[in-house]
Amino acid sequence: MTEESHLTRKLRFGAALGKEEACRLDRLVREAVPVPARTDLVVQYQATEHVHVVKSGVACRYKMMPDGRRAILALLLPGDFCDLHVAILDYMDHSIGTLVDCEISRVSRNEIECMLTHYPLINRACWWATLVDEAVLREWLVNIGRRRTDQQLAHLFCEIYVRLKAVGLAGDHSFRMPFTQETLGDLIGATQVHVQRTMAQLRGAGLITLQDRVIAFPDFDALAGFAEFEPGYLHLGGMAPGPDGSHG
Amino acid sequence: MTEESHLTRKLRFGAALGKEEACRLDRLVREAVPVPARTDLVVQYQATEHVHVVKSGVACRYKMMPDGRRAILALLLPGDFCDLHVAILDYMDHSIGTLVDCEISRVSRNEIECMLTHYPLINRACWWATLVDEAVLREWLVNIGRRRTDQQLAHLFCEIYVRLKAVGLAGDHSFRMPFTQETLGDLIGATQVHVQRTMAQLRGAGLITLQDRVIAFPDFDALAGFAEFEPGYLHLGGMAPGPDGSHG
DNA sequence: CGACGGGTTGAGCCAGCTCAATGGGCGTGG
DNA sequence: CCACGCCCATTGAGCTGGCTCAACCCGTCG
Repeated sequence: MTEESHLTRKLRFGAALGKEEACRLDRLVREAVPVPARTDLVVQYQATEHVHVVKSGVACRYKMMPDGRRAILALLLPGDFCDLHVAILDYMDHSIGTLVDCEISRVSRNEIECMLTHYPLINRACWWATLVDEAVLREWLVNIGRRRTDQQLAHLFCEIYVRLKAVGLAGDHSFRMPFTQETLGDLIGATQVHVQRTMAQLRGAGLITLQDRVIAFPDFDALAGFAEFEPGYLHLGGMAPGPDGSHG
Repeated sequence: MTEESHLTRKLRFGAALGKEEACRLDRLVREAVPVPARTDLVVQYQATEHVHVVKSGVACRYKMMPDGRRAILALLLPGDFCDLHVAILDYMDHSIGTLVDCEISRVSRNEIECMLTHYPLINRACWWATLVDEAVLREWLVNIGRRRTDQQLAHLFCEIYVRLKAVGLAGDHSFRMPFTQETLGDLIGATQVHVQRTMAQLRGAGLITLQDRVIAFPDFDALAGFAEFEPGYLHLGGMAPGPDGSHG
């Protein structure tokens, strides 16, 4: 028997899945088609027949600005649903595309519906995943809107690391980060030139190193502290500090 | 019989509610307690006993930054749930507070659970509402991260107008906007001083007028065009243009 | 070996910030 | 009725993070 799918590993954080549920989920992503980098899976305003799951690689939600800039609104890592619940909204309000070469599982909406009604725990886990997506969006809104570029990048790296770690795809203090500087810019809303300078600064400060597309950090806590990264919003278990904050 | 609640009016966009469902929802918000401005309803990382619904006034989701700045992550207008599905996430990853004097309905989690299991249409409508919240978050991410301050403010006003209109609380080309410039700053991530200058500029350009806390605009389309506002993301019906956008 | 897709570096500019002071409406107390 | 204080809006002056434009470099691949 092969190892558990990234999808199942992720959804385990959202509900106490049994052997049967895990099997059902693993089966969902057994088959996957290769999709080259920079390919759209779903185009804004189009209704979709299928539900997509990332099996390997990285995809993203994005919107194009009138002036041609691309705003990346979410990263879709292995084990992430791309468009699970759009049926409720009638149409997508954004597009989804691959950032690097991917393997994508396409599942018919029927099969999903069937699974969600027959397995309440899977249903719950899927809604959990949707709510976590929303929580991530809130933290991105903070990140993009309130932090300096160097912090934004550091925060992004912390998040990717923790998320990859949760599905077993990160190294000890490192992970593969196959994005171009331009993509990083689209992620945080900065220009490629400024990303370059800021990355150089982070490297100079000893917070990260970069070699062969692998990003590593000697001291995760230092990086997290610098980025004001608090993983509670990822809801991956055991990460919530005590109550805090208020109007003041 | 009194008029339909804002809650019901909003959720009608998410599912074809019948008379029975509407009654059930209206009953949910029959009772409400007054809550003064700048009061926390829910504090980050705390588990909550009750579900909150805004009956009148305006509340917000927010997070405090380490340096004391407040990042407002969502506006909660009359008819909006504040914390409907947190039970699935165990704890809140942000706080919720009133921006102005409000009336808030507090409903026990039990009653909500009961309603959601007995009325599938209400259940669907509630999930529709959370998915719309997520869509709004994505658009805010674009707004905060990619647009100039003048566009950000204009976009915010367009959104508030359309959302208030949907629940019957906006005027013809105007709505009550009881926020201070500092609150506007916390909404878009700008300083109060810069909000002031930008508002003056919008007024100077004839895009908006402001009198007695009422914001008005002679030409909504002009304002929307200036802000690049496209209401499709609000999923309030009949607002989606044809398919568009792709990787270049 | 030339083209191309990235990364690196330099120079000048501007939107939005900080600091700071002023003004006006309004409630409260004398 | 006035004086005071408070909250909020307004205005000015200088600073800077991040942008634009423009080279140049380097590894890879046909």
